[in-house]
Amino acid sequence: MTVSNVVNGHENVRPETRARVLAAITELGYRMNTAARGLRRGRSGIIAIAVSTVASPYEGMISAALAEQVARAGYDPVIELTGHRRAGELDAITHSLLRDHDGLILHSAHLDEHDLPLLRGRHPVVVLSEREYDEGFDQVLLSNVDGARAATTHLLDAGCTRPGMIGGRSTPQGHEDVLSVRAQGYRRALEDRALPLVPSAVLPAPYTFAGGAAAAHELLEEHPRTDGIFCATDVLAVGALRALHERGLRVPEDVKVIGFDGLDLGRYSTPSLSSVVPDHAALARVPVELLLTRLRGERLAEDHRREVIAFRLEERESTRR
Amino acid sequence: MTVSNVVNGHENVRPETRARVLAAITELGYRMNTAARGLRRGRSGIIAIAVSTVASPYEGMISAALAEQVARAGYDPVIELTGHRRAGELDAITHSLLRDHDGLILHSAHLDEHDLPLLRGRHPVVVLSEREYDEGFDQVLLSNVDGARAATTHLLDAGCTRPGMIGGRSTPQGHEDVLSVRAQGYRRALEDRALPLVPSAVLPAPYTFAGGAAAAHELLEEHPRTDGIFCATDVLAVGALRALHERGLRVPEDVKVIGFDGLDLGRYSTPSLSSVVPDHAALARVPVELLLTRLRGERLAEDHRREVIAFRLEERESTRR
DNA sequence: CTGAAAGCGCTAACAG
DNA sequence: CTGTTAGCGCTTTCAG
Repeated sequence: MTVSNVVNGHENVRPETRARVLAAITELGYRMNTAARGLRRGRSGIIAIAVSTVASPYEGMISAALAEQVARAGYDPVIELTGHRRAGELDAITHSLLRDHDGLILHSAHLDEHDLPLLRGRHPVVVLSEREYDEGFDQVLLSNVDGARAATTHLLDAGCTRPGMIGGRSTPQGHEDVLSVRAQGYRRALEDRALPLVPSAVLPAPYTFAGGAAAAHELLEEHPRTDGIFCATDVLAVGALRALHERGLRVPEDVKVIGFDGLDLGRYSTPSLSSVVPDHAALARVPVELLLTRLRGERLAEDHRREVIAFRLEERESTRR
Repeated sequence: MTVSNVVNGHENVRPETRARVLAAITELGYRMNTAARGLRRGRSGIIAIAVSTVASPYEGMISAALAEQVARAGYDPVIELTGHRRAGELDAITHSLLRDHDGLILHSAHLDEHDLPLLRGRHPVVVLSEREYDEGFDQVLLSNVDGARAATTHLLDAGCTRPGMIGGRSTPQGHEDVLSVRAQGYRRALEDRALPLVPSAVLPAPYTFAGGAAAAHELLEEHPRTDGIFCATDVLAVGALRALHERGLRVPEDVKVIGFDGLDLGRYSTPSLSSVVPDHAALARVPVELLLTRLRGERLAEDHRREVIAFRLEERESTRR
């Protein structure tokens, strides 16, 4: 018991006793068993951050920023990857994300609606999502439609008359994901100006440099007179820049390009990349705050919040007139 | 007990009983308490991957690749960030990385020698490091010196006569880190050709795009006749490409640039980036294999392995003659 | 200020 | 095939 008091820095331990305990700890190589502590206390002090992968620049950046905020709040962050998770019913109960964290921040770029209930454990969950879910979760949303619309409008304002889109997709109502939500914004911008939507100028693409390059080649092949490209992510946009360079097209003179995410990378590409930049600081701070108010029991179980993160459009070389 | 048998998929449960248990689990919303299981079993099934950050492309890629290998081996991977960790003695014992994982893979780019013993818990540790440590750990090493030497030699072979280096540093013997180890390879390459080493042409830099750009500007300011740059990482190199572009210098005609890490990004920059590419697959596979043989008790406690990962030099546009 | 008792939820071993 | 017993290492409570 006294050892416990020492290790946890409690009062009421005579300095001499404390010293003796610490000496023994060092000598014996004692290490706290956190499973036992967690079992007894009923909480682990861990907040999990679940994200599809950390190999993509955007996901990596967000994960790191969230982890920093979690640490700042006095919790231990761990990152779990949802990428290649099998989704058996029982598996979701026994394994999966439901370990003993005190809370979970789930970045669910591609998660299906009916998977979400499986993620409810005993602990609070905040979903960082691309679209609105009906389920009872605290939610932090990006202004995807507005951001994509602003990006496309920016292309039109810069003089583009036939902008295409890379990384878009049309999906049935109720199944929106990043791709389709951003494509929606692209469509709205065209509607605003009463421009015709050319479905074949909206290309889906895997979210990689290679995917962006391939889609840009395809777009220019199909629509040689394309003079602007809205890319659903900055990674896609960098791939597109490369493809345009390979085709001997100049950016921004021949084709203007704009991305989404505000990656640092876009500031250092050649040409530098215009982008819709979400408020990264808020994106890390807000989910953690929502979780904390819940962990502190400051909100009723049924009081679910929905916060929207602001963005700004940063114009760089790739869309200069 | 029967519930336990069902949840763990053990034999010897009548199908009907199993069904009843599963129904109850669903109805009651039962979730396994993994802390209790871990306490009882003495193992958690978790392997931790500790890395400085996941916001950098290289670290993010490696973490994701390691996590995939861990999952493939039947363990649950979690990623912990060592970035801004305070290093109090007791803190390292009670908090820190010493939670209840069954094993730890530590990517220690910048870790100090005498910190390592603190990381020893009850579980095996594999250190993925930039230099050799004396301590008794299994170790996976990159061929940093050889790789940097090959990169610099490649610049010389391409016709450079005054190559500088970005992201290098000289440090006292016994305190080598990535920066100094790669700088060592750069020096060796110059020695091989009996070229003079110009200390002021080796610039340290924070490992960011901005750091690479700033260092490149500084290098060209100090040494305007620089005709080649070896960058300690691809991220630095991309920053340098940007700086050279801003200065109106052409790559590779005026200045040739080569990086290190083999990031996907380097294939899509303009110009594409030559790089020393470590065998990424091996880099993810070997540490997990080392950990597994230990977890399976196939090696004696004192039998520490040291594996070296191969690299190859990929020539792309940034160093074409 | 220090320590004894009890129990967190689970499963290995064993009994029925 | 199902259920009972005991104990993993810790901390909350309460006595000394």
